[in-house]
Amino acid sequence: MPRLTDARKELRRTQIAEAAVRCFSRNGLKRTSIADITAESGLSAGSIYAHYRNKADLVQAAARETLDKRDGTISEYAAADAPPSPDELLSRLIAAIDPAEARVGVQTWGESTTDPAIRDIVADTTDRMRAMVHDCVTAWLVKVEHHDPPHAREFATPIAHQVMALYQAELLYTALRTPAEETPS
Amino acid sequence: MPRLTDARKELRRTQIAEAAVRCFSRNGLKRTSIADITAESGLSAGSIYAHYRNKADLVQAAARETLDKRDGTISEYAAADAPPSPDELLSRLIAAIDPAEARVGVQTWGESTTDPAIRDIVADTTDRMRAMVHDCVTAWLVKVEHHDPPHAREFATPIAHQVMALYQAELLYTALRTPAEETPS
DNA sequence: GTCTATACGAAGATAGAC
DNA sequence: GTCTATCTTCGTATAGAC
Repeated sequence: MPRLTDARKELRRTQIAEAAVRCFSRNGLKRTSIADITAESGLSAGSIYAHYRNKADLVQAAARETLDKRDGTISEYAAADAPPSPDELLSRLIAAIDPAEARVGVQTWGESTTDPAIRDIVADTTDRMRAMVHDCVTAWLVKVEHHDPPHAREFATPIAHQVMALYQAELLYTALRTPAEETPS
Repeated sequence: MPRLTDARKELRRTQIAEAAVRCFSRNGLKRTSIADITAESGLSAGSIYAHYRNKADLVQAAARETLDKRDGTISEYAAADAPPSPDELLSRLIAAIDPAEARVGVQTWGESTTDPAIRDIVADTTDRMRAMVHDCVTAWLVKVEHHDPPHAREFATPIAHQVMALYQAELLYTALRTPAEETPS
């Protein structure tokens, strides 16, 4: 197993994907051409197609990267001795929003309405994040509010739903509020 | 003033826009070609360009049509003797969601991140709808809960914000839940 | 105003050298 | 693996007849 080689390959892939995310953030999923990504990444078209089958494949990678980025922190909150309240959790989630990622995230929502592969990615990442929020709210109910665990899990469900909705709305408003930079055409 | 002629012109415009919305709902904003819209509308490319300057113009018309459709009913609620509670209002808004329009709406959000004209349309329609929700919640506070009007308007603001967020989240979930029909390619 | 036919440009993807 | 150069397809928009 050439593990080191695989690692280098993966590094290039993320390098390309990150350049793509920057382009998408400025110009959108469809208006971004391969030429834009070559300019942003410093690589060539041939090189990009050596790492991604086609543009759709690259868009999927960018979507995963953008949508997954939020996941790390929430699980830490749930494990804390004094988990944050739902209001506090929401505040922290909103504070962590990056405008560029918000734009790509909302673009991804739009794409998910017609592209099944993107749809699955959005559904998966949304479900995973909701589960984490649910865990965090449950932990707060148990550890701070002293509910008993079985009741807490049930009680947490509509609260997690609300937190997610308010977070996603804020994502949309951030994307609307902070326009992309002018295209340097 | 050829008022009748103008009315016919406007009729054709909406005929074209409605065909466009159906195409967008299936295939998305960018993957829909003018040829698709000619097929759906029964008109020709030349005819379409006689009514819309270009595709972007047509997309804007479709966005307005889709996003405005929700507006009519809410103002009636606010004027009622017993305005609906926020929960009831939200239920009615959600019940009125049409999956096809939800998809185009979410696509419009995505487009708004990079297209200033679409951004303005989304921002305007969102603000208008939020204002109507705010009026409705205020009316409920005054007429049903017997708050005094000045206090009610202020108290209604965060509630309206929540109703909007939950509604928009439901719009997104509807778009995710109901995939577009297969493209009959 | 509506049609058919087409010009023009753009972008995805590949070939082949290094 | 990476590059340059190019092929090919597709879609917007227009021209010109009716």
